Amino acid sequence: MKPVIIIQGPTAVGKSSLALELAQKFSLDIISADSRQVYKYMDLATAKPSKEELSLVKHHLIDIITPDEAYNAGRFTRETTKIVDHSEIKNPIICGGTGFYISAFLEGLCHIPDIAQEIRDSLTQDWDNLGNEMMYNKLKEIDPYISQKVSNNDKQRIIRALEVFYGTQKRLSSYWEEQGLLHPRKVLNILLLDDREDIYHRINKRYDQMVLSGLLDEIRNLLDMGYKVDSPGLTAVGYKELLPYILHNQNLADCINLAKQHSRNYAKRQITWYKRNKFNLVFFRKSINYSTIDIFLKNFINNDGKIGDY
RNA sequence: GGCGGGAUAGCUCAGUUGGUAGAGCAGAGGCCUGAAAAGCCUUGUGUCCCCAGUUCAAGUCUGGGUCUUGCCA
Repeated sequence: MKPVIIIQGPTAVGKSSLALELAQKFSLDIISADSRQVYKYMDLATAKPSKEELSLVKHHLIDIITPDEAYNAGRFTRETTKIVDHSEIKNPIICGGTGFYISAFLEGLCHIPDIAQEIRDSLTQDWDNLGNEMMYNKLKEIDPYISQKVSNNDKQRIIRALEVFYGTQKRLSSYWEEQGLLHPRKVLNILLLDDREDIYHRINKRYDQMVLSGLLDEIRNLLDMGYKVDSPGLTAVGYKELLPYILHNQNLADCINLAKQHSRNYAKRQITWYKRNKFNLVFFRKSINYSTIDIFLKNFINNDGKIGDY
């Protein structure tokens, strides 16, 4: 198990540029842990690194699928494991804001076979027709343990538990029980934070900049290429909010404000998520100590992942 | 100028036949085992525009005023 450097943090905190700098200095690859940067043709509002930046350092898991394709934590885990353990370049930097993906990679997911999309589609239909109570009661019968852990209104998790059962004839909870311990991987897990107001401010400013840089044309282009408004890619924050303007001529300023608001909500959820995780280094953006990071990184790389005394 | 809507939580609005108010969104906090930029949970004391009146009791009725908005001139 190869040691791995990880950089996490809420959106617009400056993860990518830190990763780029370190990757260049120590000649490392970067693996993007971002559920939206995987999509081709979606560059601006996913805050994807620029062409120039991408040419400076080898990036993985960016531009790997089209916007009509779904991506998920299982795929990320498989693909990242493959890259990390087979890459010739040692100790890649995993950098991104999708904390669930990184946790899944580090802690492992239970081994559930892929479930046919039709099962989920039909359960989603049932949900819309029968209502949440009926579906929740179904789950209570099938998998009481999961039903206790899930709100009776949590459409996604109820459907997931049901689709696992209908697709594999086995309860989701029994997959959970089977889940073995993963060999712990050595990590240098870095969290980059900032004051809430500063993050919010940067999100707002950055989105205005994205719009000025041609975000509307990027979205129009996606539609011209035939991607539907409900394509997995287009449900991304920053895209879905502008659709009403492009398609139905709704007020642009309102759409922009909503996009900013949703980005702020997202950042808040990320910050909450990080509270559950353990990190080796936590930095505030404004007081980031590059020499400390350098020392940690150098030691981490030279000692094959052992974080000793400094 | 005439006629008619509005005026209630930061914002958009509900408030049944009068019994001192409640949703969504925002904000805040939290959850998260293959949709995670997703999904979900918790959290609402506010001169109910102002003044006077009717009433045991008015956001709710009456009169006057202020502001706002639509239509007609």
